[in-house]
Amino acid sequence: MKTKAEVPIEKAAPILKLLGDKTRLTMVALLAEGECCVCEFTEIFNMSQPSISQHLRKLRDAGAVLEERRGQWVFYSLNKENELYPLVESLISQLPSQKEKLEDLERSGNRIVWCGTRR
Amino acid sequence: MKTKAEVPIEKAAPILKLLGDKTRLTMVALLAEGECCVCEFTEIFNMSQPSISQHLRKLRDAGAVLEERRGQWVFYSLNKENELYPLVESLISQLPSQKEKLEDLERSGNRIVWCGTRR
DNA sequence: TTGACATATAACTATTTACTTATATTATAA
DNA sequence: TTATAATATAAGTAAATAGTTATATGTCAA
Repeated sequence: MKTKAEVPIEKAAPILKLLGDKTRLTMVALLAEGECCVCEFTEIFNMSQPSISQHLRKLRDAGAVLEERRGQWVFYSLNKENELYPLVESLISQLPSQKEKLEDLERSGNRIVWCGTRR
Repeated sequence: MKTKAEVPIEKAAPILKLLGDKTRLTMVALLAEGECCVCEFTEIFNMSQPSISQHLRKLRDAGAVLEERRGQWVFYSLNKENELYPLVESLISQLPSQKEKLEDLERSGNRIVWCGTRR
């Protein structure tokens, strides 16, 4: 088993604070299932699109997620290269899977897959 | 190896928020080494005594720590019975040991041990 | 019972936070 | 081109946060 890396408290506290928000914590748990684009989050959370974008920006500024534009969509994914990823991953592993929320999206025809149309 | 318990996001987010503060995160890391009383925290953190008490109250209200009065002192300890303890413990395990801070206290004669005098 | 120490609470304040609405930007499609 | 869809940014606001100082409470010892 891989030994857990030590994270200085000065770095751990800000990422915990960031994930100490229900919306952002759910976001990273969703991203653990695979990449998502903004409109999917907007569909999942009962919240305005700017609010979603602002949460994602915070996650990106902290290095927790990566963004990649593809056509009109911007896809977000967990940044596994980030030095804090092991900490984030260990947290996610203790949360319930959010797969269901994505399956609901699929059923309602609002899941974006990169081919790149709604399906 | 014990399987990690799943923690609903509604419960995980608030405790992460609580620990997303450098002072409180350091407090729980210190408590992982053993119980501490308020005056020890006051000595360790460059911060007023009311501020320390307020942080400890938040940790207590969340069920993360226990308090026990012994004479004029109030000792705090990690609440290992709390349902969120496994999550807290897994976080602490990724932080550097805070033993040194306690050893500094001992050297400066400000460590309280329950016998109950300063040593 | 009085003084000193340890801790908690109250009241206040500056800062941060998480939303909102309005608007700008960017890409695609008609 | 122009309209539309997806996303980002700006500006404003109410609520939460973390600190402060002042004061109250509780314990012990002289």
